[in-house]
Amino acid sequence: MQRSQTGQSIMTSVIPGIGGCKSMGEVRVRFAPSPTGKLHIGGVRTALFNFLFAKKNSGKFILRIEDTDFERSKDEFLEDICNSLQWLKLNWDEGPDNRNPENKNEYFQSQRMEIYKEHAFKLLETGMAYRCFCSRERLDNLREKQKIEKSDFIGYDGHCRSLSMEEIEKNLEMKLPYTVRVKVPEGEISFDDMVREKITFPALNFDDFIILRSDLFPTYNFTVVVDDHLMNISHVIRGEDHISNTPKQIILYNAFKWEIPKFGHLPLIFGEDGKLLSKRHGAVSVLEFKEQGYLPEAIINFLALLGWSFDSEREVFSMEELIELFSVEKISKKAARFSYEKLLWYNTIYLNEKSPVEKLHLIKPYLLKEAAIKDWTGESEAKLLKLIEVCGDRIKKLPDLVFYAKPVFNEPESIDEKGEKKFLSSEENLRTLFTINSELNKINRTDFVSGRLEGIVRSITEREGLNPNKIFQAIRLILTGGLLSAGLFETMEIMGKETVVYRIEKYLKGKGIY
RNA sequence: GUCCUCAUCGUCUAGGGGCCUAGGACACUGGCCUUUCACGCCGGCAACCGGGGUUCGAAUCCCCGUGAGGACGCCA
Repeated sequence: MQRSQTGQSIMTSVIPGIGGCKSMGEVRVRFAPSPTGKLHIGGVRTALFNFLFAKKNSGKFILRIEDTDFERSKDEFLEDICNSLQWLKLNWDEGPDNRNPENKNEYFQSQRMEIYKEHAFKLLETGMAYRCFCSRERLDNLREKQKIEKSDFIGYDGHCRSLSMEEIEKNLEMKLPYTVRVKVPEGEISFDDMVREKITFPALNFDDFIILRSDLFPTYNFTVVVDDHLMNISHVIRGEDHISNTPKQIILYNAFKWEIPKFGHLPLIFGEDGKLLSKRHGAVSVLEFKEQGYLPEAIINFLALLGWSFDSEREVFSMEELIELFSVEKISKKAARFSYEKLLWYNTIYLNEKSPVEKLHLIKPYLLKEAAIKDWTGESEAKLLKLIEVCGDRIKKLPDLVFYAKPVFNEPESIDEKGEKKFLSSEENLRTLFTINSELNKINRTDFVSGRLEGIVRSITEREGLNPNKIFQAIRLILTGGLLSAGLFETMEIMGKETVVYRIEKYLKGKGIY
């Protein structure tokens, strides 16, 4: 059987729908995470750029799960990855069916082991690869020796490359374990990177690396090449950390005489301290950001502009606009630092685009969780909608409303000490509050609106010759316990007459007034 | 150690020989507005890693340093 026929038959039998013909010019890209951890923000950026590139070029975005590390791969991580991508609306055209995660399909590498083995043996047949019977001890010693000698070359010395047929037969008969290594040809290897320029590696850099381990499971660089070819991947867009894997993969493409896809290597994302982004930088997994109250639109926009730019002016883009305007040429070469502040800024922008009803819907889980509201009724919902409007830009993240909602629905547990000292310590102020509260009490509860309230409070304080600002703060303290709130009179209106009058009265009574 | 990549305000970036006394955004900051906070408006601070070339002219091109990151596994 000839190589091309083999490829063909595997392709059609294993990936129905893709077919054998590599339609010229069709863009097919893939995102290939391994489910050994939650999807983190760096991965999302890679996925996003692949997605944008695919959509921009009317191509396909493929999700492939690299779950060959059986020890560390977990279904919960698979689920996390799928959920994260879907939450961000980075939907894949081909890939796992996550409504049915039990039923793993051909987009899982774990389901493709036979294919890899078959292809490795194909290379064995064509003489592009060979069996290596070297023991681990020998390899360890070799590497050790090379290090001590400060050799420029560290790697396999090709010991088994020229084993005779007889020796191989003999070893096989003795059931000696073996690995399969590619024969790496002489000569430097270079490729044109879509993001960078031409990248060239000197020949010295490569040893005959292993493609099949002694347990006959394939290695990473091998599976990637086989899959990318079989899945007709046209452009490989991935992190910069894969640059040095690329020549190895090119060696394999050449060994198979396969067409080499285009490669593009994205700069990495660092934490705010300039170190590679990791758990200790706070939130890194997508769903953590979701929990903290960030919007998917904000994350997408922020990530898109981290390492890519349109021009020097615009930096707010919807997904549709990103797809339309995306271009590989404008991808930066430089690793960028993640900025929670900038993300927050984007979040504010996208949050403000939402209607109060939409916001309330998104914020509801936080309100319930934080126990800010005991009974969720139509009345409380109406209050919350008003509060959302009144709070405006103060809500930068979803849970921020909790802070403003709490005092509306709950009596403050304590009062800010400094504030109390400053605004509520004088007898004069307390007496004025008493007068104000009596007036407030005379208002019909249906007339308890902010304009009316402000008029009353202002006229009384002015009549008493007091600074209205101080009285405003005093009222704010009694009602909310702190010095931060949305507009005072709007807040009072939302609280309603009973609550306001009751809290002021209670406070004054505590101070011996009434 | 070898190889690869990268290098403009604190951060994200614009810039591809003269338009640059380097532009925008976030952050910070002064002022205005204002019942607090936030928003908004006006203003400010702040950068071409160093050294050599090439050129009439360099942030932009070349070389050498330096720094940062990555890769060198029977991990992915």
